[in-house]
Amino acid sequence: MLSEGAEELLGTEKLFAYFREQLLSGALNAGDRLLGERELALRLGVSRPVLRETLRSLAMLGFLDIRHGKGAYVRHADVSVLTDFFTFCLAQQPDILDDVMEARVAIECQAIRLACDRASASDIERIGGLLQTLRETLHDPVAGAEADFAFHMALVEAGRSPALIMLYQSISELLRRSHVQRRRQTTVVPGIRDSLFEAHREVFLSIVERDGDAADRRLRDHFAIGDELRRKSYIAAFKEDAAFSRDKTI
Amino acid sequence: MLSEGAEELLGTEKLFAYFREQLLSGALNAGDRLLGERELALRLGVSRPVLRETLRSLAMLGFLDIRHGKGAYVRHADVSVLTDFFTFCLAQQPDILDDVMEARVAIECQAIRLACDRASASDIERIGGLLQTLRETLHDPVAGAEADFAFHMALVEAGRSPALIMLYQSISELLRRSHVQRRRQTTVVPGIRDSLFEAHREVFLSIVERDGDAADRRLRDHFAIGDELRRKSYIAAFKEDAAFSRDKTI
DNA sequence: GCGCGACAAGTGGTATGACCACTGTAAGGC
DNA sequence: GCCTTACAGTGGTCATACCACTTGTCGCGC
Repeated sequence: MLSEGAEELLGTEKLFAYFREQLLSGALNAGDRLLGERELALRLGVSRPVLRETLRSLAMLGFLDIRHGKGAYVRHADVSVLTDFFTFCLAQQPDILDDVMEARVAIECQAIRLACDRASASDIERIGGLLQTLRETLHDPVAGAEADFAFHMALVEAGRSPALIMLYQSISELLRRSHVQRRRQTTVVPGIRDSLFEAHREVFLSIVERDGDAADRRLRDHFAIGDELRRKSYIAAFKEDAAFSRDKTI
Repeated sequence: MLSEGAEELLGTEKLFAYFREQLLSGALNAGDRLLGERELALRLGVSRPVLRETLRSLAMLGFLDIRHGKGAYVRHADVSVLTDFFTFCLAQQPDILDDVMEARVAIECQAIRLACDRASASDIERIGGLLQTLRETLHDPVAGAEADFAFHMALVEAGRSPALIMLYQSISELLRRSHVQRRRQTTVVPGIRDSLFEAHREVFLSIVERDGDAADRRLRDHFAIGDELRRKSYIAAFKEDAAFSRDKTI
């Protein structure tokens, strides 16, 4: 039940700045319930529509949870809005995917270094289990991609850096998609499956040995090989498409 | 002059989903001008306040540029909203700064590897110039911190990865603050200044030699030393505070 | 007395119409 | 011909009324 004082405010911009200040200063904390829209608008000296525009915007950014019939509650912003944001950005700039991959390498290689210092026994056990799952699903594009993704996610989480985890999650949707897509292309190539598992296994062993430099290097090599494969797949796909696309314009 | 069809829509949620779809599908492109609020509300079958709530939210996310008296224009979302977002997140979780530092290491080390491949002659020249500036401002906490920040920013930009640049910018505000704060503590320590410059110089040389591994290693060492100094500064600051804080409770 | 259902109060959600403020342009006066 | 002014279009704000959902309570029936 908060938000009062600070009269003499006009306009949605200033209203937004007001809430920004309230949040930054700690006057509003997660879990607090705001006054009703009518009374809040009255106290802040604005009309209800203007207040609502601000509240909706804050809700869209994830800082408010507005529930019909109950009220508006302050909450910690989670990463989902970042996921949405990146999805939008991707749509506006489709060639961003290679870039995101580079960011992914950055995050994961740093996280794995941290993981070599910080990973608990249960972290390592968990990663080992996911490695096993990965081995068992090598034949299945969808399940294999999921296992691959889960393995790498577990690596990052073992680094125990909330910031890195947050960044990784924010691009996770894009990664997930590309994982599936990539796996569809690579599973058919003979010999790839074994080397793919072997690469993950080596990365895992580096963590077990708590050798950050080696883990970084092996992970980086793994990605480099993946990029190379992907590049070849693109070329192959393009050659196939060239034959197919004679009748259907794209 | 876009946005028509798609009748039978109700509610701000669906309205938002509608615009989301329009943006993702490419029906709305950067630079397009939306219809007036009145007509647009009419065509979409919603009231003007509801439409406005959605438009304001989109504007807050950076996907619309609404100008009084002119209209609403679609635009590419830039990174500024991410900066704001992280600022809010930081306020809700103040102890995140060390984490952000770890993310910073991740981004920069990856970027410098890319920079060793991709940096143009002018990139290197620019970084060299900033290195010179850094040398000349070692004595000044504020200008020195600015130069330090500019140097590292230039490194990341030389990597020519939009995604990494974006992530780096999104945490740049936090970095900038901590740069100033850190420099205030380290400039007074004798001997630090020379080694600080020397570390930056070595990193720069690695780029000139286009040796990604070396650049990564040296940059990582630089950060590790910085962390160590920061840690010592904390301890020293804490000891001072202990004397001060006898009368004022914190 | 206990339980279930209907009503009522409070809340967010939506709609309407009006008016204000800003912008660009076209018509009018000099 | 140029400057000034008026107007039309646009976003910005406001007040009011009503709808929909949630919750708690009161009262009826068992």
